[in-house]
Amino acid sequence: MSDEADFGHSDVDTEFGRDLLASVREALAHKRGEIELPYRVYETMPATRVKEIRRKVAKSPKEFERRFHIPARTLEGWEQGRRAPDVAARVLLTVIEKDPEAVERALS
Amino acid sequence: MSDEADFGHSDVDTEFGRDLLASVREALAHKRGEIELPYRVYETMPATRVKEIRRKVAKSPKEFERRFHIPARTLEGWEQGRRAPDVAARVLLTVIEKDPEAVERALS
DNA sequence: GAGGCGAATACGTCATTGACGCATTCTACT
DNA sequence: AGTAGAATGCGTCAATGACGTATTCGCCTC
Repeated sequence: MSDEADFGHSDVDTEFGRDLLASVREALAHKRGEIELPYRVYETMPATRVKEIRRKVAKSPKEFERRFHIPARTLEGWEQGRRAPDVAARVLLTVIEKDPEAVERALS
Repeated sequence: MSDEADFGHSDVDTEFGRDLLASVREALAHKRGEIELPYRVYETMPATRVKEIRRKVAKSPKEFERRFHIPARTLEGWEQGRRAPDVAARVLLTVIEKDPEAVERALS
């Protein structure tokens, strides 16, 4: 493999880098039999994905906060790639995307 | 009020202490008009509540992990009061309690 | 009853995140 | 143009997420 991607120097500390590392860890864990993966939300979620989901259900972070109780500032951190949502947040975002009404109903 | 509870010394750093502080902060914020609370999940969630919810939908933390993708170790931290679930986690737990199937559906 | 096995509980640890303050920019709307 | 509300960006720090490891707790089977 001589035509592999050029990773530059400290690219591990980038979104792509984290995704890559996460994938490797996951693959190794799986190989070790530590994980019985049926399907999981353990991958990291890119900032673009977060914004995509938010836009799907709310015009602005503020509106999103009103509907789903997630602080707008926190959401913004995710959307801007400053922070990466943790597992619980990723699961919640997934649920919100696929069935926003169910979430609102639970919070009403 | 001479018969108030005996708080001991550093009780602020206890579950009760945190609940209390959270309530006070919330009350002040509300008074200041910073919050338009329709209903929120901003309160902290007691360990007992987490365990209650988990039991409602899963026999064990492990099973809960399989169904909802929340690491059993993390859940245990919440159930044992070592850690307090953050807002996103609290919202998710709330949704799981009221409509576990919707969550599973979204994760399938 | 002894031994074994998966799960639960408990404790220590550390990189990361959650959430805030503050400053700046970008929208509408009047 | 001027103002108000929202979004973006950046720095900060207490607190969490998640793991390793050790101990205890059923539950089953020999």
